Amino acid sequence: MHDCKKCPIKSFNLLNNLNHDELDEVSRSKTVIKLKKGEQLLEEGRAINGMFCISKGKCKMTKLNSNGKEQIVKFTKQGDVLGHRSILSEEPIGLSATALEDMEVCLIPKEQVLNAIKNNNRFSLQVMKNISHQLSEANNNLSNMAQKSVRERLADILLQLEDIFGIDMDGNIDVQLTREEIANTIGTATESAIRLISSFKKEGLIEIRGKHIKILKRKDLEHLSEGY
Amino acid sequence: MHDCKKCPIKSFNLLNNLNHDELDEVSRSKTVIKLKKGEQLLEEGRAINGMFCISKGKCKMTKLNSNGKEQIVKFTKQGDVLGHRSILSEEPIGLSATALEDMEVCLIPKEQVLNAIKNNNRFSLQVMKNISHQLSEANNNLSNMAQKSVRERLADILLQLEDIFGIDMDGNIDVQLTREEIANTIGTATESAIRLISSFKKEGLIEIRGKHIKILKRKDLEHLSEGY
DNA sequence: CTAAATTAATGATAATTATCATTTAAAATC
DNA sequence: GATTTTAAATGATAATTATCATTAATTTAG
Repeated sequence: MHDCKKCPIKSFNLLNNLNHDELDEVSRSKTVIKLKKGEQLLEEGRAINGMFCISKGKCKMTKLNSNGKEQIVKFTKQGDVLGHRSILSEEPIGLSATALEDMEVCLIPKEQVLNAIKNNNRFSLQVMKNISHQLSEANNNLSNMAQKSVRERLADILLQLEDIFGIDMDGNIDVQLTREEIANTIGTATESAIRLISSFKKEGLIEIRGKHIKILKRKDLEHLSEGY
Repeated sequence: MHDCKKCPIKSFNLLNNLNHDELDEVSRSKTVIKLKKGEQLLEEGRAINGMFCISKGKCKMTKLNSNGKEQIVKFTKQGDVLGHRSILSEEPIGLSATALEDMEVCLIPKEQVLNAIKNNNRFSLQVMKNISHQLSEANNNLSNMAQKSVRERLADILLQLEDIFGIDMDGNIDVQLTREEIANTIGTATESAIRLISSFKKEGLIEIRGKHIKILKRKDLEHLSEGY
């Protein structure tokens, strides 16, 4: 069993605000879960018995629409926590979570989290801050989705993906998505996404090798995403 | 100066969880603000020095897009609180708030709110619940915006508006929006919104008298909003 | 009450995006 | 390494949505 006090991940997130004893408690009670690429960690609508902390890997958070299409609402990665919203609002989880690559995740039991929220003010404030920030991001995304064209949204999501996942040694955005997943993020048909990606490539904005995408002209993409 | 302990509004919201002394404190420190229809209560990007509690009136929460268009992100009304998210995340407010009719709003100073969060566990949990719920709603809206056609989104928003504001004596949705505001909610051009509203009317789904809209066939609208 | 201003409605047309069919390429499986 | 499966690309076409211009109706202000 890993000792949470020594976990390098915690310094990046919420759990950083737990004290020595609380971390010990979490260490004792947590479960480590391993997932292979494509496996599902959470399923929309299910109840949840704890908070998840991603120690390794990347993840897409999705929602199934009434027409059966998958909408990617958010991407998460190492250091992010999942499920605290649901614990707090006592609602079932709103989003499914599927591994985009092999993952390692710690499950911290609900009681532990709620205790910490009750007893540790700093932690509790940090949780609020976290959710508040997510809310503000969600509103931004909503507005972009509503007002921008598909082309603008594609430019926007490529920039966002680079911001979230960074770049690998070759300068590519450090996450590999299918064209369908990109389409499901910006809310368009797969074919439309493919055509637009090709057109970005022709215009020299990006470089493509299979699923590897490299942003060449960031400024231009930024302008494009704002409708210039 | 009104006594918050006697305010009928508080029973509907967060403030219900404050105790006697805390409410006294809030009563003493709060400011009452009156707004005429069309006046702005909050402006996106500004810092904020308190939490607002709506005691009367309706409000649209908007975001200015990079192309200068207004996106309506949310509607609020009597009993809703605004600005707590911003206080918590220590970010400027993300949305502007504009009165849709004459309003009365109480401003509770930031320190009061933060104190209550620190000292009153029930209140603090309720705040988290509230924001969590808003986050889950925002994700739903994002998904709808991304995946639904404009026609489906119009059906959806009419249903939502009835849910939020209820109906008046004549059975009309109890809020009056311009066609432009409806368009700015579903993310489409004003002309498109007008055409679709007319077409809903022709199909007998709704009844229209100026800005008064009455839902005639709720079930049909529900199906429509889900793409049938 | 009337003039001015704003909002709503409608037509014509262009642009964007979706859908269906087919081909090509890449990845996974045996 | 060949075969099957899945993903990507492309063409043709239809459907949806936006834009621009104009007129009608409603609201606001004097």
